[in-house]
Amino acid sequence: MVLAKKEDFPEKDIKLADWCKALSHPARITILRLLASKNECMCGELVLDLPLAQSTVSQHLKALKAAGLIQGEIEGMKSKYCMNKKNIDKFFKLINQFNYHLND
Amino acid sequence: MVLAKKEDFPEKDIKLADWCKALSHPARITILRLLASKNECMCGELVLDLPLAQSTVSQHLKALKAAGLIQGEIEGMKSKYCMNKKNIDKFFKLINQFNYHLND
DNA sequence: CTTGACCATCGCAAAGATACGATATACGAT
DNA sequence: ATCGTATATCGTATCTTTGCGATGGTCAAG
Repeated sequence: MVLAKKEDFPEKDIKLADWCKALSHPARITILRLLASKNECMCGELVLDLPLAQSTVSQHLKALKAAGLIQGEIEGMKSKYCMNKKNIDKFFKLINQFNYHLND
Repeated sequence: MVLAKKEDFPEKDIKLADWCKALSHPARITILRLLASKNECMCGELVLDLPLAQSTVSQHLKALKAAGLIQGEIEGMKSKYCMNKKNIDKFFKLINQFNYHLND
């Protein structure tokens, strides 16, 4: 079976790779920046600040949410998104631990 | 033109996204760990330590090299790979700067 | 109850990533 | 010169990502 190989690696490395993948597109990095600067944000605002169609932005939001880096709640007609600080912290902790490993 | 959209983002975010993409597969994370632990390493050793075919490992090495995270030199019949510490440092500096941004 | 605004999801197309075996290259040893 | 070892690259199959427009659902306002 092709592509089952990722699972043959340590859990921790898979998790780190997953988070890195979530950040592997400039749109998603920009989205995180925007969410940070506005604290929380509706999808429509993000669309205005990105050179992408609404459906595409929605997809990127879904990816970030699946990775656990952001949270979204539907509030009335609008959807509010915000950072998932707990997981973002975990990510940076993990990546700095990785850095430490590389230099030891 | 589909997929020209990445270029519509700030240079710095594109660079960060590229480096994250280089780390978005557990095999490549493992390769960096191995290179760090052995300081420098021939391709064959890496193949022994990874659950992947030789050609696949070679491809992952190529990706890491293209991203500038490792260096490789052909020494006689063998290829020696090592970390590109300068760029790895740049990466961690950039990502921690990003973290700082998110929390400010 | 219709309309408009907002958003997620579907369906599609193009491109990229991942994996492997087979092949080509380069060199040391015989 | 031939052989064996070490690697890179090619060709190919499959899966994933990225992007868009179109569609559908949900609520507020009229």
